[in-house]
Amino acid sequence: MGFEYRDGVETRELRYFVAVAEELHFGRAAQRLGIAQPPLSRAIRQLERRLGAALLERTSRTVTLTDAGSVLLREGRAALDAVEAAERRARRAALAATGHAGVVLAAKAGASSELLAKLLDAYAAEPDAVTVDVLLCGIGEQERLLRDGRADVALLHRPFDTTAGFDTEELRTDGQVAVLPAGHPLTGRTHVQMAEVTALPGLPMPRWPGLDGTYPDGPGPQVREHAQLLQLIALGRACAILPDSCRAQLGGDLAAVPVLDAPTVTTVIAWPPHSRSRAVAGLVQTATRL
Amino acid sequence: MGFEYRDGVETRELRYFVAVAEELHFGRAAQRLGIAQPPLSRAIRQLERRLGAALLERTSRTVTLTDAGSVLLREGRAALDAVEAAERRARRAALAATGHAGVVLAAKAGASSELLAKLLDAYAAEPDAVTVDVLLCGIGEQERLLRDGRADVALLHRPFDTTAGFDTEELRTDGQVAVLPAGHPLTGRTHVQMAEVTALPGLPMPRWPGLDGTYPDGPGPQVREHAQLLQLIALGRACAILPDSCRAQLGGDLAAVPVLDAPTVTTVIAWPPHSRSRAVAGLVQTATRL
DNA sequence: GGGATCGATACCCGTGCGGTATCGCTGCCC
DNA sequence: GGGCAGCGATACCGCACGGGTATCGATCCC
Repeated sequence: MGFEYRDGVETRELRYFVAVAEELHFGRAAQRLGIAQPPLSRAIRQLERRLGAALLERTSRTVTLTDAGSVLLREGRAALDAVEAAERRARRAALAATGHAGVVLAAKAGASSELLAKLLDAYAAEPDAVTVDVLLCGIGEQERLLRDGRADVALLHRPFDTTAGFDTEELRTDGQVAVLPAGHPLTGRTHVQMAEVTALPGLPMPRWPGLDGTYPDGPGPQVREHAQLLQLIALGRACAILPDSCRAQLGGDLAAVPVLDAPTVTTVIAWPPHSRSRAVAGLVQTATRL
Repeated sequence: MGFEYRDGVETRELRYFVAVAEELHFGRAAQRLGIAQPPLSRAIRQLERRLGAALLERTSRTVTLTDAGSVLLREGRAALDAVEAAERRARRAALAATGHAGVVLAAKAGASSELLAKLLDAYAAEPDAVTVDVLLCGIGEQERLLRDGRADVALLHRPFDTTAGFDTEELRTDGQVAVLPAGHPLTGRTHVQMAEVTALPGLPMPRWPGLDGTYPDGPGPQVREHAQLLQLIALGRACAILPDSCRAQLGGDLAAVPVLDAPTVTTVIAWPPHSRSRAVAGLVQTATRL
């Protein structure tokens, strides 16, 4: 009795655990996984026995994570991403061998668009350039895309995006400007302070969705896209503080005023630390030479 | 016919593939895995079908990796390390909850010993210090230990160790010195150049084992440990270029002369990028204050 | 050309995953 | 407070799949 199973955890078990840990509900997790609830209960219990650690505290009404469970949730997600990345990158390497080479570059939709355009142009002019598929994504999604192999390289914006775990090169740093409806009183100023913008009556800062897709509480309108935000500002329903480089996208109905005490924004190009891809290396080199 | 299995790769399949890819021999790989050869062949074939990619080129006499196979070997190892790390860190988090907290610090055996001693002393004096288990390991092993969760934090030496994928803080930088037998002609000099040391007649530079445990070809003696190297130098069979801080360990039979054009060595403390451990944070903070 | 080596194939068996039915506990509501 | 609803655990079953043995077929070597 009391055996120690000495072979490792299977990804299936990790997927099951992550589902339960996210839902905190065996029934919903089972539904999400497309299996029935009893096998799920069994699998989790087996995982706990194998680890020799309680992962979930269950009463018959509620499920909560133990400390070990929280750790396994975080680390397990990373591990699953790594497995997915291995799978996807192997598939793409096979495609590349049959002639269809290419890189996937992830960038926030609506950000750094002229920098991105310049980069793509410059890289396309390189002698050994390959196809670059651009993957426009939401706020903060780039890291996930890099980690699970859906992208090979990404444009990130410090300090908003975290570059932890990636290799990076800085491309440019921008000050930030307040974007306001044309004709707003502040428009005449040569510069403003953060405090003047964040507390404008009737022009709240918008709320962006978190990584889980939900919005924080607060007064501002909920926005999901860059264009949507600009339209809201033009309508006089919001204002925002954005990197200086966004000026190129502002129409006549919007005005920008530099914010002196806003943190500067650094655009970096990032890639997974052990990337051996010649195409990624070329893209990075081109980017640093812009 | 021609089904697409849309659920992910299992770690068992990855372990099997890595074994075959490393051995390039189904029989030996099966033996290493403790299973028979036919199920292994089947598993690999199934993995290839699932990925839709050839991973191995087999004739009945030889097995070689395809491009996709090389990618999957590299990425698969990383993924397996991540899964192992998740497993180990969850186990240790469970232990921590039952009172036995602690951090594992990895350091090269024989390197930075006084820095390490100072760090351990200083950290032990902190109010919320926990037990620090020191894991002395071979050259370049620290990265693996951090990646698969056997260590929580490590001391690395740039540019010899790669810090890719970790968060780091620099602790100190040293020049390098040539370590020679006492009485050697160069001993009288106040400084030397790289070229003068690397080509000394009868005193070749030693060869260190690579990550796979094999030695590169060359004239120098094979060494595996720091102490072994110093003894060889004292015997007049080798010389070496080492960080300045090694002087503390040199006995009277060895002499050190600064090498002006050698790259400086930076000692850094490194930890996995998403570590949420209070103990690691404390250790890092203590280290940076030394 | 015969033997040795090695991967693939054929076939069988047992484990274990996933399913359905049901129990037992808990909180809730009239 | 008793009945009910919700949820996780347990019991049991069937089958798919992982692993084993035996054997084939190809290739290299002497």
